[in-house]
Amino acid sequence: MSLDDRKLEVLRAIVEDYVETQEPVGSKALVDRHKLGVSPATVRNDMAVLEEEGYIRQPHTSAGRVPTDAGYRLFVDRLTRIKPLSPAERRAIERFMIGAVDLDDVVHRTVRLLAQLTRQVAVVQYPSLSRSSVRHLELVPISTTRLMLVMITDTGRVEQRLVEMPGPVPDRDVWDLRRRVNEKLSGQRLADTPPLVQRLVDECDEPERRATMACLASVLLETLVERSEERLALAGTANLTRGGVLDFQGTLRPVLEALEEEVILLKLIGDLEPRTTRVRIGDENEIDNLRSASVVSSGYGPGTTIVGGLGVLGPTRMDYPGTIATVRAVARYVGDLLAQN
Amino acid sequence: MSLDDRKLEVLRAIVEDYVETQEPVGSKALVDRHKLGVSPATVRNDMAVLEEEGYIRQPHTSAGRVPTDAGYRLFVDRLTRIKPLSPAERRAIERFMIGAVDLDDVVHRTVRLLAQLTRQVAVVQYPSLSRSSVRHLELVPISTTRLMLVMITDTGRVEQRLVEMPGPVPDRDVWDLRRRVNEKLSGQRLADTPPLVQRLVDECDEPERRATMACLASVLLETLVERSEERLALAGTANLTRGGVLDFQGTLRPVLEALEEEVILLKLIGDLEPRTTRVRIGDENEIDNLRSASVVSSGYGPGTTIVGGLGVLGPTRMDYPGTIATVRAVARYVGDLLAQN
DNA sequence: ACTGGCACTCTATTAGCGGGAGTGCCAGCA
DNA sequence: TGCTGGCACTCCCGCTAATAGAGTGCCAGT
Repeated sequence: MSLDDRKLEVLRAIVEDYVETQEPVGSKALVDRHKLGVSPATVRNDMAVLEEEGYIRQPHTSAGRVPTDAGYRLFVDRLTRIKPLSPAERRAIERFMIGAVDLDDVVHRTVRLLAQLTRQVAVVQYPSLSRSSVRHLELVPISTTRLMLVMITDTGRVEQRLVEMPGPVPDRDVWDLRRRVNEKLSGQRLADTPPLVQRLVDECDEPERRATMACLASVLLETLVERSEERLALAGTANLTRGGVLDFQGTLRPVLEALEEEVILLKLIGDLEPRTTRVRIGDENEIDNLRSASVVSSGYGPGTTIVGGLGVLGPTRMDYPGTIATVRAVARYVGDLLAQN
Repeated sequence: MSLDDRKLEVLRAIVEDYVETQEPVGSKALVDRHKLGVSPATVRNDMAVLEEEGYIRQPHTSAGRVPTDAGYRLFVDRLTRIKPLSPAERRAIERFMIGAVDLDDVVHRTVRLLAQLTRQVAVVQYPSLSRSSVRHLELVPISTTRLMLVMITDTGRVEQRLVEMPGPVPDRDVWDLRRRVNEKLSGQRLADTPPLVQRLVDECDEPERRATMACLASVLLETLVERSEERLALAGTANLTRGGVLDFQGTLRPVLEALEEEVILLKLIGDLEPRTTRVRIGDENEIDNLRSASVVSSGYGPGTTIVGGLGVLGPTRMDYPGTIATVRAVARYVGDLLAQN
C-alpha cells in the first residue's frame, strides 16, 4: 500500500495544523479547516495508513495525530511549496544589514536578524580560517622576547597570537621576518600554507634567525591552521521558551547545554554543500541532546563557494517552509555582502 | 523593636536552609538542624518579628518562611562569614587558566570557569577599551582606497576597522600615516586620545594628506573611543534550569531575553569599585526582567586598577558566601594574569 | 471506495476528603 | 521579662472518584 495523493495531502494538513496550533489534530478538525472534499471517516482511514507507515502517531489512544520525525521529513522533501519571502522580510534584511562596519558587525547583525525573522535560535559561523586566504601578516613587538602575530584574511577576519621567542629579537629582524613571511604567504589559502611555512624555516641560513622563524612557524601552524580556530555567534536563545514547556519534552536543559558547546554547534552547521539548505529533523541530529530539535542550515560565501555556515535551531514542530526560505535568503545576502569586499 | 543576636541567627539559619533545600523552612525543622538552644515556639516569635520587619515571608498561611530580598541583603551585609576557597577550587582555577594563549582565550576560559565553579550564568567583559592604552596601531592596505586599521592595546585586545578613504592612498603615504599615528598615540590611554587625534589632523600641512588623516581620525574617534565597543563573553546558561522551574517564578523567558542584550549585561557588571565584590539582589536590579535574579560582580585588572568587570547571575536563592568568594578569587586571578603582560 | 453511525477508550477536569505541616496565641514557669 | 509546652486553626498537597468530551476503529450501507 503506497501513499496516494490524498494521503499526502492529509499529512500536509496535519503538519500545517499541528505547527500552528501545537495540539494533536483530529479527523474532524482537519476536514473543517481544509477543504479535502471527503468525510472525517475517510480521513481516519488515511490516518490509520499514515500511522502504519510511521509518518504520524497518537500521543495517547483517542487523541489526535501528531507528525513523527519521518512525517516532517516527508513533508519537507515532497510537500513543501517554496514560500517566497514577504516584501517586509526582504526589507528587514536590508535594513538590518546596511551599515555594518566590519566582519564582527556583519556576523552579529546576521545572527540577530536570523533569530528575529525565524523566531528561533540562530547560529552563525565566522568565515572559516581554513577556507580563507591570508591578506596580510603583521608582527608587533610586545617585549624583547615577545611578538604579537596578527593575521588578516580576505574574508575580513583578524586573528592574533602571542609568540614567545627563544631569545631577544632586535627590531630590524622583526622587519625582516615580517617581509619574508608576507612575501611567502600573502594571498595563499590558509589550508595550503603548511608546506610554505616549512619552506620559510628551511630558507633561513643563520641559525639565530632560523630559531626565531621556527618559533613563529610553529605558532602559525599550530594555532592558526591545525587548531583551526572557528568562531561562532549565537542569538535568540529566549525563543526556546516560546510554546511553553511543550516543545523539547519538558526541559530546555539539554538544549541549552548543547548550545554551549562550540564543537556541537559547528557540527550542526558544518559540512554544507553549496547552494543548498540542509534540514535535520529530530533524530537525524547525531547529538542526543538535540533529539527533539530541528536544524535548518546553509553555507554562505561569495559566489558559489562556502566560507562558513549559518542556521537556526528550533523545535521539530517548526514552520519549515518559512524557516528554510529565510535561512536561504539570509545566507545568500551575506554571501553577496562578502563578495563586495 | 530591634533585631537581637538570636533573631539574626534565626535569619541566617533560614537563609542557609532555604538555599539548600529550596523549600520554605519551618520553626521545627530549624531547631532540629541548627543548635539554637531554644524551643520552636521561641523561634516562632522571632520569626514573627522578622516577618514584621520584612526580612522573611510566608508563601501561604501555615507554610514555612522564605527570605525576602531584604532578608538576603541583611544576610549578605551582616551575616556572611567569608568562606575561604577550597583547595579543590583553587586547583581548578589554576588548572583551567594555565595555557591560555591570548586574550580571547583568557576571557573564554574565565567565563567557563566561573560558570562551572558557581554553577550559575557567568559574564565576563573584555578589558574595556577606554581603560586601556594603545600599544600599537597598524594600517594594512586592502584596496587602493581602503585601509584596515588594527589597534592593539596593552591589555591584549585587538580591534580592527575598515577605513574608507576619500581617494587612492599610495603605499608610502600609508607608511607615513602609520609612523605618525604611532608616534603620537602609542602608550596613550585610549580615553585621552581625542585631543591628540585632533592634533594629528591639524599638523598635516598638505591638503591631500590632511583629508586622508581626517578620515582615519574620524574612524578612530567614532568607533574606537566614542562607541567604545565593549565585548562580552557568556557561559552557563544551562545552569538556569537547575532547581526546576521554581526559581525565576515559572519562566526563564525574561531572564534569557535580558541575557541577550549586551547593554543590559554591561550594566550588570559595570561601574564597579576596585577590590570590592558587588551583590545585587532581586529588586535591586534596575532591569525588570531580572527582578527574580541576583548578580554578584567584581572588577578585575592588574593591581588595583579596573579594566573590566565579571560576574555571575543566578536566582536570588543562591549560595552568596560561596559565590562571592569564587567571583572575588577569579577576578583577582585574572587581574594577576593581565599584570604579567 | 467512501460515508454515517456507534460503541469504546482514554484524557483532562473537577470536586471532595483526609493527612500533615506550620502557625499564632495563651497560660504557665524560671 | 522572656522562654516554653500545649492547642486549635488554617491551608496546602495528594489521593480518589466521577464526569464530560474528544477522537478513534469498525461495520454496514450506498
